[in-house]
Amino acid sequence: MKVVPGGGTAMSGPVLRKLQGFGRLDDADAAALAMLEAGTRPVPAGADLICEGDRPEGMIAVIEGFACRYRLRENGARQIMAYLVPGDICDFDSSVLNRIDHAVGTLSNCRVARVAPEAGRDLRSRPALARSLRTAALVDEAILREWIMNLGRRSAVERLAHLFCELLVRLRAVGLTFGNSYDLPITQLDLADTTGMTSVHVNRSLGELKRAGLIERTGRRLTLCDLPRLMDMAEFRPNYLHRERPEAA
Amino acid sequence: MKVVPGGGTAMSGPVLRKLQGFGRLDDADAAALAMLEAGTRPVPAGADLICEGDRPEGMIAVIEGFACRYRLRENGARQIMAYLVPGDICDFDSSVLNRIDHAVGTLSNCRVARVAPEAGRDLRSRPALARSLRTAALVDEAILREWIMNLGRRSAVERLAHLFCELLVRLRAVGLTFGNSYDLPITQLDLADTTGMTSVHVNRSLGELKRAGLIERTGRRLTLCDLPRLMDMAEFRPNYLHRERPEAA
DNA sequence: CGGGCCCTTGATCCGGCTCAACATTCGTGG
DNA sequence: CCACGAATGTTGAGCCGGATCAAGGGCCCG
Repeated sequence: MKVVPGGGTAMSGPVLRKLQGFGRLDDADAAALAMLEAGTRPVPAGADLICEGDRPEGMIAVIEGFACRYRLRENGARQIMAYLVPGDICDFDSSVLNRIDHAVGTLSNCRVARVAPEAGRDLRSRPALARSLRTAALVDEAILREWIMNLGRRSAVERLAHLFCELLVRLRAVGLTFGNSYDLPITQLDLADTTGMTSVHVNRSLGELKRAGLIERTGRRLTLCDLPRLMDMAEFRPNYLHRERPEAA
Repeated sequence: MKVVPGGGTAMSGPVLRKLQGFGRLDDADAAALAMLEAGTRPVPAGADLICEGDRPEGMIAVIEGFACRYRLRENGARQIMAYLVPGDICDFDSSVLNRIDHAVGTLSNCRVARVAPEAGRDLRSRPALARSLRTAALVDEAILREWIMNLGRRSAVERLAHLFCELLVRLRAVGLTFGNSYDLPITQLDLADTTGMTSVHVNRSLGELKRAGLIERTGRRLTLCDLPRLMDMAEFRPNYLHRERPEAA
């Protein structure tokens, strides 16, 4: 098993790792999750995992790569409403709603695990696990609110800066960061559809952040060179992610 | 007990009424909710029900008036991230998160019911009620996503049109509509902070909608004169609200 | 070695912001 | 019931952030 930078083993399970950040899990909990992550399959970039109007069934866990929730307008405009990074679970709650109201697709090549409804119920029958899953869902909701703040009241550069800070914390939680940098395997068009802008303007705003010495991008690797200033300009307050030590590497 | 237009009685409980829309509730469920709505107190407009950083405890149900979730930037800019209309419950889930990451305040004069954590657990111990509450929470999340769509990919007039359509459906569910009109007891500034715009531009955009014969506003009463065209221009698809008959009066 | 996709850059345009003045309504106390 | 002040709504002029349109360059992959 390959050792990855953040410590822990590569396939030791981003889901387990993430959920442990929300509360102690015992070996049986871990085993239950490992089971989940066993039946994993690769999905190429740009594929849909769920289409709008589908019936919900079970959960989908992202093990590797970036996916997103999104919706399209009739004119083709896309708005991304959430990122799903390794460890994130997208829970189409069983029997409660009977039609999905948004699509879920991959942004990069991914490995995902589909969890059947019964398996999901098994996981939730373990109290500690249920509690961590619930916390994770509440954090996802907090992220939605923060994105609303981002779109409504921040400028282009601030939106990007805020997004990059958020991703640093989220990826750190699953050991996918290298100091203040991480792989961001998405295009500028994806960033545009996330931040409600144009890819042209994303490009210019990224340039601005680079020129200010706040970020660097080489290939798909993003480095936050001056995290304090970046956080400051975006008014990034990691409290909404509800992690103990968001700044710890 | 005063009879209100939508049918049902005025204080028969917007919460009950809303939750019934998500699934059948028996008399005992109704009684449990009635209990909740008994201990109600008035709150003036512009007051905070919850401040950022507070410890969560229990739930708050809005019985009358409009409240909202919001956050402020350091420069004073406000972004409203959700409306709480009569029947809506804002659930600070007990023991899961230990700090609230956003504020909740009233937009108009309100009547609210605070629900102690134990009382909340009592409600959730009733399966049908628990299920409806869970559905309501999922719908709230879907609304957050739709607002992201609104802010990211719709123009000023479209945002307003979409918001007005959404409120029509939500208020209709609790019997607070009169045909295609309803009371919207909030200011243009509030609308601006909701839609990520300026109150000046809200004013002009409202004027545009009026001139196009799509809406009318007299006092706090808003009328959607040409609902089909309004829905069309905003690409409003009520499916995300997960109600059976969103268009029924 | 060719064809997409993605990134980059320039020129121009426009939706929505800013600033400012004024009108109206509302709540309040006299 | 009126008078007042404050909050809200309305309107104009000018500006600016980000969109649009368009062209070219790099790079990956077949």
